[in-house]
Amino acid sequence: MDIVISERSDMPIYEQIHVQLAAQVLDSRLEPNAMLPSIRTVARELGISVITIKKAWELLEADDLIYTRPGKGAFVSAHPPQDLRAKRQAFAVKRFHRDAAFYRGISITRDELISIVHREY
Amino acid sequence: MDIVISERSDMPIYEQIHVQLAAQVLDSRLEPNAMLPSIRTVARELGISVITIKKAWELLEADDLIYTRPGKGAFVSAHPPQDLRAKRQAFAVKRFHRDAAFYRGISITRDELISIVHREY
DNA sequence: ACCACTGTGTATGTCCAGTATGAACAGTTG
DNA sequence: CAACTGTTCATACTGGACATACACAGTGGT
Repeated sequence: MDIVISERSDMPIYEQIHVQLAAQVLDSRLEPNAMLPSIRTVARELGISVITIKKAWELLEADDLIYTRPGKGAFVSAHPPQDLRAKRQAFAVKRFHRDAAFYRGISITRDELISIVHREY
Repeated sequence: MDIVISERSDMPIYEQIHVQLAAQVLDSRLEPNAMLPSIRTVARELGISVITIKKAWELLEADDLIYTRPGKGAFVSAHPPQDLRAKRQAFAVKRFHRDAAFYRGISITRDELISIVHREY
C-alpha cells in the first residue's frame, strides 16, 4: 500500500488518500481480503491524524472498496476483475460529471474536449 | 451580464462569478469595451460582498478578459474573435490539466477518458 | 468646487472545513 | 490480561471564504 501526500495538492489530505487507495484497489494492486495497515500505523507513518485516515477509510468503505471490522482491522474488498473495471469506470464517470460542468459552462463542445484530451492526456 | 450564484456549488462564490463571466466574454456575448456594472452594484444585486466581486474581477483581469480603471469602471477586453477562441481553449486546457491528475491517478487511459467524454458529455 | 459615482486598500470579525491531539470505549486475539 | 484493532467524543487550531465598515483616490457632470 503506497500513499504519497502532496502539500501542494488542492485536494484535502483525506481525499488524496481516498483516491490513491481506491486506485490501488481498482487496479487489483491489492490482494482481495488483504488486511490494510491500521489507521494508527498509517497516521504515524504519514505524520497525520488518525481522524484523517479514518475519514479516507469511510469514503473507501462507502465505495465498497474496503471493509472494516472493529477489533480486527480494515480489509480490501474482494470483487471479480470485471466488477473492479466497472467500478473504476463508475469512479471516473462520477468525477467527470463534476468536471464537465465547467467545460459546459464555457461552451466547450464535445469534439473540442475530446481534442483536448487527445492532445494533453 | 448574467450571473447566477449556486449555494450548492463546491466552487467558492468568487470563482463561480469568475467562470461565468469568463464564459460570457469568451463567447463574445459581451461587447468589447462594454462597461461592466460596478462591483457595488453587482454586490447589491447578488446580495454578496464587494470584496467577493472584486476578487472575481481580479481573476478576470489576470486572464486579460476585462480591464479596470479606478474612477471609471471595469470593461470587457477587446480581442479579435480568433484570439477569444484561443483563450477559451487555453482556459479549458488549463483546467483540464488539473482535472487530468485525478484520471491519471486511477489509471484511466486516454481512450477510456475519450470514451467517457463521448458518452457522458 | 461639489457631488455621486467609480475602483482600491485596510481593518476587523465570523464561520466552517480540515486537521490536530488526547482520551475513552468496545471488539479481537494470543 | 495485554496489545493490538476500529470507533466515538471533546477540544482546539488554522486558513480560506466571506462579511461589514471605512477611507482613499480617480473620474465626470453640473
